[in-house]
Amino acid sequence: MLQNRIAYYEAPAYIDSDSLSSSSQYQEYQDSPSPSSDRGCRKDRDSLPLVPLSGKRKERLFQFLFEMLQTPSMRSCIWWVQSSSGTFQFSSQNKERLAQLWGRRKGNRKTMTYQKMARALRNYNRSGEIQKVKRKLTYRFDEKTLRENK
DNA sequence: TTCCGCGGGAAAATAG
DNA sequence: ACTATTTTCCCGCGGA
Repeated sequence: MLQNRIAYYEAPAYIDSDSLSSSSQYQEYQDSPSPSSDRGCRKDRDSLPLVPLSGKRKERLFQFLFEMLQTPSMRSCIWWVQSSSGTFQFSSQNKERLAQLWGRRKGNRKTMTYQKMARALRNYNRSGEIQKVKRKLTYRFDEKTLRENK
């Protein structure tokens, strides 16, 4: 069994849209944009009660990542490799910045690091929201998760 | 050999 | 009190 283990990053990149993050001036992120009302983007997902969830939970990691992927100023940290398939990648250089942002959003006691965030990402292997793909720092949203959030 | 990204067990922390 | 979801810590593996 387990023969279809993910082959490690070796295959050539097939960067779909962006990957050309030349030395563009990258903003340092400006705290929470708009608390209420608008989120900056109008990609609000319709809340469908697919699961018996009473009330609203706190934002989940995969949702935060999805949001960051829609944020232009975050392009130096995370970007779509192939948005149509939900494949995205973290910047080796700025992944810690993104992680710290996540940590602050959650209000964690300690600083979030990529290593810890990646551990949480690995937990998604079990629940299925996000899967790891063979490429370095690259993951992919489950199609279901992708549809429900875009 | 070191560095980096990765996998996952285990237990603590939190929100609801 | 209980569950879901991380968060934190730690150790090992393997490729460049």
